[in-house]
Amino acid sequence: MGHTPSFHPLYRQIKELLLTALQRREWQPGEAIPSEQELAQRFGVSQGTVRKAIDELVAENLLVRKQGKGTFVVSHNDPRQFYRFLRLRRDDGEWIQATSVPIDCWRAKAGQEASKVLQIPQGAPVVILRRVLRFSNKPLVLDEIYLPGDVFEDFSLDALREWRGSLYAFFEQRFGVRMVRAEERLKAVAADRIAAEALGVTERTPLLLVERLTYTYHDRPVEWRKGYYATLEYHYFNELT
Amino acid sequence: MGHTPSFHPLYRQIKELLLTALQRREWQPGEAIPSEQELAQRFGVSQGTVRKAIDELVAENLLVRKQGKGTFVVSHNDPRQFYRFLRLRRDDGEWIQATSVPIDCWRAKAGQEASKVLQIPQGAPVVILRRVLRFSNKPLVLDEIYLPGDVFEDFSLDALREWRGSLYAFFEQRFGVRMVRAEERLKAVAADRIAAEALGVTERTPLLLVERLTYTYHDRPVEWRKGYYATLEYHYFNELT
DNA sequence: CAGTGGTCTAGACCACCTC
DNA sequence: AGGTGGTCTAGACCACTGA
Repeated sequence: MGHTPSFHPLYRQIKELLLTALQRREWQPGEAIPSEQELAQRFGVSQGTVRKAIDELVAENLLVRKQGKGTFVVSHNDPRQFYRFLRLRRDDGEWIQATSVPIDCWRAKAGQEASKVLQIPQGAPVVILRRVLRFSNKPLVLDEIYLPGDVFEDFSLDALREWRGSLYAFFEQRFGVRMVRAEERLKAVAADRIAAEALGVTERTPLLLVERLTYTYHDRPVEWRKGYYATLEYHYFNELT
Repeated sequence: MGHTPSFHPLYRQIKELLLTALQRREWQPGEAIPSEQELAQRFGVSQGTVRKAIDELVAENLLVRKQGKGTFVVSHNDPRQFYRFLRLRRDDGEWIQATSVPIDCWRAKAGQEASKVLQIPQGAPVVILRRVLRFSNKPLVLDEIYLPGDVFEDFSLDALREWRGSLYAFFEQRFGVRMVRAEERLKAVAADRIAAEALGVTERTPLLLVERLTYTYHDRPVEWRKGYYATLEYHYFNELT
């Protein structure tokens, strides 16, 4: 009868152990985790099995291997990871450093849509943050960001203004929340007055609307944002496999 | 001294052998390749080494494993692969089958841009194809597709009109060209008269412009297309990892 | 049942980094 | 020199498929 075989290979159980250890921050972002040999001993399995578990975590961008040095917890504070999820590129392919400029921030209660996507009760506290991303000093992205209030308690615009680096690096450092993966939904829309002003374009200019839902460990959604991208000399880059 | 160590592990050499075998169509799309044991014997390596080579080809979507049955060459003619590279989804998440409707097709000489992206000489023959994608009978995507003329010789609109299935399935079946990966560049633009008419929207409606460069084996570009997507009730879906 | 991919082990050795 | 990840092997056994 249609029962689920529920066969769980050993390396997946090891992976789950590593995942929960990461989740409770047994090793800090940027730090090395124990060596494969050491983990194999700790869990009572062979090194090859630990290796296969780590393989999957590396494929999911939670860990990075460095030959001869060790395996490290990925951190958004690593300069190479600063804008890891930002797919905006110049049309000529040149790389431009982005700068985040906070605009305003307030607290509110979750409406129907926010409560649904963030999987929190309606009326639960949310933090709403608006900011602009500048590329070579041109404002190109206007973001409106919704955060669950209980995870981001006493979020302060002042602390953010002093921050050098990406927003996710800030979240990781200050709130211990590591963004692990995200889903984006893109549409073309006409700029309203607010977006037009923030981005220095005329009203009704076509903008790329990028709706992003970001997850931390174990598929828990912890950020929802709407981004309005001005794509005159820039584009959103994507690879399909 | 900055010399390249150029250490090539055995399994990568095996992978390369498999790749060239795939490229010269030693095994047809949809067919099984020899078993891991058999390949190990043929190449004189252990099964684990063959396995690791296949692992990478599976990760690149060139092969699929089916436990107990074998390892198969991925085919765009597999119904589950029909619109593998199409990221358009309904806003409510429901799955809608797309239908391709060819409009017109003509031959031309490669201009500066086409020659650059397709890596062919300027003036080399290209086939230009325009078609519309319909979702539940609504035209939602207008595609203008550039193909290198030497690869797609005697491309005929008549044969395409009779075809049931995706364009890439057609290319694979008729021309032996398998699309392996693609890069997309997205912008928001205003609909011109032609796009507006084809998609049944008013002129200057914001559209998603999706420029796609598609590659076959060994990173050889074989298709360039510009797609205009009407994203009123639909969106382009993307996962970031 | 035989044949396939999938897992797990133990051990040897290689490439790379740091001291 | 010693530690780390990376490769390769050989063999045993498990899970799944289809005749």
